[in-house]
Amino acid sequence: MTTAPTPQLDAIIALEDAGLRITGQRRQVVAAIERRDGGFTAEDIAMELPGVGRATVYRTLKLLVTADVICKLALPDGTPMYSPSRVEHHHHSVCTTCGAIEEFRDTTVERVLRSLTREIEGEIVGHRMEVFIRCQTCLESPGA
Amino acid sequence: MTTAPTPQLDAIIALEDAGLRITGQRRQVVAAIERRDGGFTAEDIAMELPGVGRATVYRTLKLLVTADVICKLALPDGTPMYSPSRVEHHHHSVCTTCGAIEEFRDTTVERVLRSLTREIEGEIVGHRMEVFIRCQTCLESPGA
DNA sequence: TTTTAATTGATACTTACTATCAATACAACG
DNA sequence: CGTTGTATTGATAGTAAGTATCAATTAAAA
Repeated sequence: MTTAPTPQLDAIIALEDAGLRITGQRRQVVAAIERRDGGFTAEDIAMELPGVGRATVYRTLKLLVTADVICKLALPDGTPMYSPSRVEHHHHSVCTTCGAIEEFRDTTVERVLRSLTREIEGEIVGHRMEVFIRCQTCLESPGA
Repeated sequence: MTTAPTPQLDAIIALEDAGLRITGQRRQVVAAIERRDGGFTAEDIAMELPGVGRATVYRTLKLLVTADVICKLALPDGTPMYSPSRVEHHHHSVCTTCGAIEEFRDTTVERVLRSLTREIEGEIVGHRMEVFIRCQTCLESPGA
């Protein structure tokens, strides 16, 4: 038995905490996200939920990013992807072959940030780090 | 006298080395990039060069990214920006207030990558790191 | 100079959103 | 529980950042 998926309540509670209404559409988007594991695009969700308007899907995803329920990141070519947030403060590895997204936590990254405090003029207010990989599965598979 | 800008020849030579033709339009795009210092958008260049087709501007920028003459990066909201590459292997700090982009080199970043080799399954093929800051000038300015 | 493949630009299309705004529905109140 | 007010929704149109197409042009090798 691997780690159980975050129950839907967590995301819903995060929305409630932000003073937002819990609508049927928002429940559907959250449920659709939980049915997947790994990265997904906004269109993936929109196509999976024809009953929910595209605008609503995009709006809900944005809310969930703000609430730290999901992360928005980008493939090397800039294509935006979303990925559920499980680990508190983390970064992403993205397989450039199959698109699989994994979270990782590495304290050395935080150390880099501290080291940059000395090197960079100004106040650090955020950062983004993505590591592009060829995952084990893709390395082992025949093609490519 | 601060560091002189990279002479146009460097970018042109990079294109030649890639077996590409040196056209008037490509010269114009390279010259426009060199006239700026800091980040710029593709539209900035396109509007500055009404004599060069939009498609050509985008095509040329893509070539220059591939040739490592410029970098493509993104603001926190995803807006794509370009920035000239001066330092061999570097990352970017982006001021979230004024948009100023600076390059920095930090060996700890490379150390993180090595540390990740142990933590991540698969082969690391690339990475991206952006640090978002409020630059000295913006911190000192009155508004915000 | 000739030739030929690379390049260009006008246009239309695509992707990933965002704005608008009337209609709807959550949820707080009584 | 019914009323009510505001948040939310969805259809549609618009925007930003490109990419595809393809006939016309041009760099540069011969």
